[in-house]
Amino acid sequence: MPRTRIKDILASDKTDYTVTIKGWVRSFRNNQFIALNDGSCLNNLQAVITLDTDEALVRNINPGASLSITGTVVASLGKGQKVELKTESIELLGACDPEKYPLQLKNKPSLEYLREIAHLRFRTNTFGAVFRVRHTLAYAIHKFYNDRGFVYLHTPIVTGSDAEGAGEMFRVTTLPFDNPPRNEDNSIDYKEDFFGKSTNLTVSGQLEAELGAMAFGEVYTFGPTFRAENSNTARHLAEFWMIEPEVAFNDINDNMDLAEDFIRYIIGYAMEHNREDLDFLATRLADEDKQKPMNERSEMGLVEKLDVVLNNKFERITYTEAIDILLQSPHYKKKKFQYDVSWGIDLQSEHERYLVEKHFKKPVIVTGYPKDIKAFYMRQNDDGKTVAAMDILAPGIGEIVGGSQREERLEKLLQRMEEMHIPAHEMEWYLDTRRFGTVPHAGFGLGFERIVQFVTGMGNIRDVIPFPRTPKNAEF
RNA sequence: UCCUCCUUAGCUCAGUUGGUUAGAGCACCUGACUGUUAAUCAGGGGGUCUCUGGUUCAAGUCCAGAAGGGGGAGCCA
Repeated sequence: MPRTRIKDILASDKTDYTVTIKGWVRSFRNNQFIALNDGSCLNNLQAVITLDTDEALVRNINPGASLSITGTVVASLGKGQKVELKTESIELLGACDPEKYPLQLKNKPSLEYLREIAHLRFRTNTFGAVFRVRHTLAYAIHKFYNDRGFVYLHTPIVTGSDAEGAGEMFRVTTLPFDNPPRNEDNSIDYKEDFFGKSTNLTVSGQLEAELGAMAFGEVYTFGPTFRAENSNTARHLAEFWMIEPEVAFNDINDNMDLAEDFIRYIIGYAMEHNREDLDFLATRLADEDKQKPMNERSEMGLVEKLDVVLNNKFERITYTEAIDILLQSPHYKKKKFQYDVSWGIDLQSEHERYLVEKHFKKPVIVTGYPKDIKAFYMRQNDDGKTVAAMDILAPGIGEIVGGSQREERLEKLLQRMEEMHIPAHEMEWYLDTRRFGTVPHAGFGLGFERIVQFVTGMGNIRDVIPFPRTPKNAEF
């Protein structure tokens, strides 16, 4: 008999039909009631076993054991669930030693501990919900761009370009590290390496995506990205996933509209398709909040926060306005900022948090940053001081999107590369887009795990990726 | 990488000015229990106090170093 997913059984009021369910035992109460979960949804289906069930089998019905149960779906005799399964036959698929199994329903393992047992943490309510939401967001991303005619472009993971300037890179090589071939000046001879040159893992697909945009009009990338920064924070990973749309003929305002529509769409999609999981995560977060002192508690619940994002335009301000707001703030006047504020500084975390969490209380898009604190490819504004950059700052997360209108004018781009010591001769393939039919264009990068954090309310980015890679940690 | 806090039973934690045999709740084991909902009740077992070195008559407790983790910062998405 084919397997029926528990989600489908629970979603329907239908009764008096026979099904086979397969899953893992969450709890076994009163030698009679099995709570079975198959991962299709948050909730378990209660299977009621009969008195004549084989004793040896009953002894093996422990949390974590896998079972195949065939029976009749009936209206529940007990309270707490609409339907339950009246068991006709049970097959033990895989036993689970209760003495060694770390997940017992009554235990409350910490998120940090669960991270160490990544092979089992999917079986918890919290991580089940997080990773179902993560999947939905990933699907919604593809759907959003597909529906708008974007081409999904696979940019390389191994890259020979080391001028992207987005951070420290992981080296990719097959050379023996203890005795690599050397040039006469003792430098390493990469001509002997696998690719015949020095190669790294990508830190961004943007430059390659720009090439695609110059032919398809609109493209996006969605793939793994690697940064070898020694960052030990709740919002950095060494391996993370990034979405980078790039659109020909778009200016910075089109870019902001796209980013805002995009974020709103995928959040709305998750709200529509994972409401049960999000409600659970909201409750989890509210419970966690109760442990905190009053002044550290969040002002609104998770679902409420997502509703605010869905129903309100993001605040759009220029960098210059942001600096003014900070300078005028009571916070600044009371000298509560650790870092001083003046035009030209890079906004510090505390400044971004103030703008987003205290002043506007919703996502904020900041544009027009000083050119000296931004990347070489960003389009120079007419004032000669700023570039058409945009960062989207989200409450609790910080920077969730970084993007810009790109400098499409070859002369201006070359001049900026020279000022910033970017070797133009290594990037002719990129500069050619500005030589052969250049057009205004714009794009941005959205950190996938950061949006998953925002939607699920998880405080640590390591808890929204199945197998986190961070400095000193590459388990599994 | 910097600042700061932490590491004690399978899990979550307590452990006083250094002092005899290191505790609790849950989990686990044994038994009871056929309408439970984190099931409940009775009984039982379980420890390299993260590691290395030091001070001391005596170290879970004090000192130094290492590893791992939390919170904050920098870098960024």
